[in-house]
Amino acid sequence: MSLSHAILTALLDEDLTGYALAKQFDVSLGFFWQASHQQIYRELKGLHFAGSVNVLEVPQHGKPDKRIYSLTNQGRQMLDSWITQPTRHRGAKDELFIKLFNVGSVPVEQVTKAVEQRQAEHARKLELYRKIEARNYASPSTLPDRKKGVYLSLLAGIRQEQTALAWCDDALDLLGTVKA
Amino acid sequence: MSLSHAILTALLDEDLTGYALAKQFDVSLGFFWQASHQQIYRELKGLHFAGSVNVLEVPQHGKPDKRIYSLTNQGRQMLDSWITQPTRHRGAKDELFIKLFNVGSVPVEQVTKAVEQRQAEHARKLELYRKIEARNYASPSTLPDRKKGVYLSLLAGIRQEQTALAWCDDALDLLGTVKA
DNA sequence: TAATTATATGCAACTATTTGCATAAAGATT
DNA sequence: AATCTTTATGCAAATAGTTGCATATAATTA
Repeated sequence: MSLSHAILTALLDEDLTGYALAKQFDVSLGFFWQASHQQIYRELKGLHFAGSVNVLEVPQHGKPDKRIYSLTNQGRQMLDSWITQPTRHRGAKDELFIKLFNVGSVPVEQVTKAVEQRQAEHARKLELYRKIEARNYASPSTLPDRKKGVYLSLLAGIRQEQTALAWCDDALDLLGTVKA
Repeated sequence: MSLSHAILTALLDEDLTGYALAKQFDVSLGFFWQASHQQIYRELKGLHFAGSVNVLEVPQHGKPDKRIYSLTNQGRQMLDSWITQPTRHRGAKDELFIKLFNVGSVPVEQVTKAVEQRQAEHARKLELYRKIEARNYASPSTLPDRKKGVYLSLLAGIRQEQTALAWCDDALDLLGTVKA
């Protein structure tokens, strides 16, 4: 049920359409909880039905009417009580490690290639996070309270990518010692 | 479709029952891909139907008959070709960060508590990984090829937990500066 | 001796997520 | 002038994952 909470959270600061929410989920919040536009539209319908969000319909010509969603008091309360619930931690699911478990049984070059691809991904992400950091969080000591959590999330992202990158180096070294 | 590959991977070294597989998924492989016994039984049925595994039925009295699964050549080939496919990376989904995005809008103590709980989880996991490391991977330089991938996975786990623990410390510091 | 844990399998229902399709026009690029 | 991207919504089907239940015995712990 967490997608709904992620959506409500995104609506804390501004009213948004499903489309705009989907874009938010491609950055920022989406670094930690990604969702497709289909999921979001469906969930918004449910949240509206449950009274957690309001809709403002804005007629447009040509395009479908815009539906701008905003938090209701009930929606805020939902967030409040969700925060107190135990945070459940879905065990990580990462195919790369399953592939690593195959080393010694399948051609090692393929696994090496997979690690290299992952390395490139981590590098790309780290660069992106760094840019966001430089642009919005240059002086973390003077952040308003409302931004501190977002900053901490970004910080977690940065460190995770750094750790992962360093691991990739070591992994490639060790994989280099495996006989083909 | 990755659960099937994870199961095939677990069957590389030894033939296992669904029950034993489920236990494997609670440790080792399960650190990177967890699955419930219901999922595993369902998937094994499918893999058998597809000819990727063989079954040896061992009658028992009292308990249901044991069904010991083993890899077929076809199953091995499935792994081989899966390894060459691009590794898809499900974006991480972690509620904790959604909660962090709420800082400044909900009582901060609740978020702090969530971080503390996560910290304890990371500490517990790190300790467990360390134990496994000490027991099985004391001298990584002399590992046989077949163990190198598993070791690298463990290493990734250890570093991830370390990074996460250090982040928890910093997060708790910064959350301490947020007005209730 | 009673209760719990471990062994061993599985169905059914529900929830969540992904993938493919569909529509429709404005604006940007080639 | 034709193509591509962005805006904006959504359905339907398939796949994946969770939760609750059900059975039945042996071994261990309190």
